[in-house]
Amino acid sequence: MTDINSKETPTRPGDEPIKSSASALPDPSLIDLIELFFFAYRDFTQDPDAILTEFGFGRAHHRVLHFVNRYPGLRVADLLEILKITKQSLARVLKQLVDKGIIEQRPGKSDRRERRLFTTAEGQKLATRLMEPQLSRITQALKSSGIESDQTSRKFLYNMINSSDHEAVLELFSRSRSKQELKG
Amino acid sequence: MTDINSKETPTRPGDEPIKSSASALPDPSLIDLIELFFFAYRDFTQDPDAILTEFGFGRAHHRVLHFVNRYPGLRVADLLEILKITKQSLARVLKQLVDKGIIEQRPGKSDRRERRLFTTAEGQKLATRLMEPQLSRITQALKSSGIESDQTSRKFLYNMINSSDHEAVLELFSRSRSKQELKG
DNA sequence: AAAATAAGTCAACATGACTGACATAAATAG
DNA sequence: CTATTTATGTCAGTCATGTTGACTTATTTT
Repeated sequence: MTDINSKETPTRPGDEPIKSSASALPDPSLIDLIELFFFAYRDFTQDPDAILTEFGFGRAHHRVLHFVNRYPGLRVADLLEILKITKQSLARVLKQLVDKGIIEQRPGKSDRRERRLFTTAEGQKLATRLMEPQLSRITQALKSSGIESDQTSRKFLYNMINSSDHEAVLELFSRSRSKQELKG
Repeated sequence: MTDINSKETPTRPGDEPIKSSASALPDPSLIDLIELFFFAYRDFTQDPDAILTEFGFGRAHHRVLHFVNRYPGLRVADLLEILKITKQSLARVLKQLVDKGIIEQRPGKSDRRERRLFTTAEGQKLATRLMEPQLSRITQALKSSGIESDQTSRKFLYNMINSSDHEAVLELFSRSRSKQELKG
């Protein structure tokens, strides 16, 4: 790959980087990271967006579908926490997904107020199809970025998340591994 | 930090990971990365969003302001390429930024059709303020993610970008280093 | 002089957020 | 067992930000 890491301003060994004394001027290479993050996310969403258009869905539908497919039995309240949007905002896209037979709702077994969410067979198919280009992109990016990239980039992204949400993220991930699918 | 990299399914040395034969089932830890990327971006944008509200601006204004501030003398066409939005969409937010004295336009010196974009003093102040929380977040994330994180995460993000845009990104970054500010 | 380019503008529309208020059913607490 | 809380749904209105399509103006290039 092309080397974008041209921080090779030659330094004598043991030297601290010379800060322009009065500075507080941000490191340009850190600002690059802001922009890289923007560009990466911009392109990351673009392949699924194209597919969604075929189905008359948008990015909001994708997010709901993805999380419901990955974490079957999710409650509406869980989804609101994950997506950090309002109930009214979620309601619209969720209704459309249910109406088109992508997602189905079942009352909670122990608490019948809850609506546990599940993907239908069709929903699983679509979710998988939407995941494909994103997984390819990630796989390719990890391959091109060196062997340590997986662990390191994973940690980096994790640490970019509000630490107040770290616990919730870990809990969520652990849920994807447990095969008890919290059914009904 | 909490270890989210629990890929320690013990393997005998030299072993390939055992794929469930018929599979093509995606690696769960790769799917985690999809979600980490979503969560990270969700939180990454949240601090500036709060500040922008004070000014009656939105995320779209932020993007324009950021790039104009970082790359003074940018043309409208450049901005359209960077943001990948339509001219009409840009026009609205750009007009508001100009009206509020955040950005100013000067006709190009050699081509007077062009409108070169620059931040005003006030614009620079706001751009800096919006950058601050994002830089803190990135700095903290890099620190928490190990010494190799900077180079590696930078490469990872770069490789998440469409390769067709790699050249443009590199060119852009080189522009931020050249002190000839392409004035008017 | 004609064509291409950079930018701006008008109009209509879609998506996905938001706030605020209120409704229903079911679970839990006093 | 009644009262309250909780989980969810819904109506109504608004805003921000994106889209398409058509057209104008100024300027440069051919």
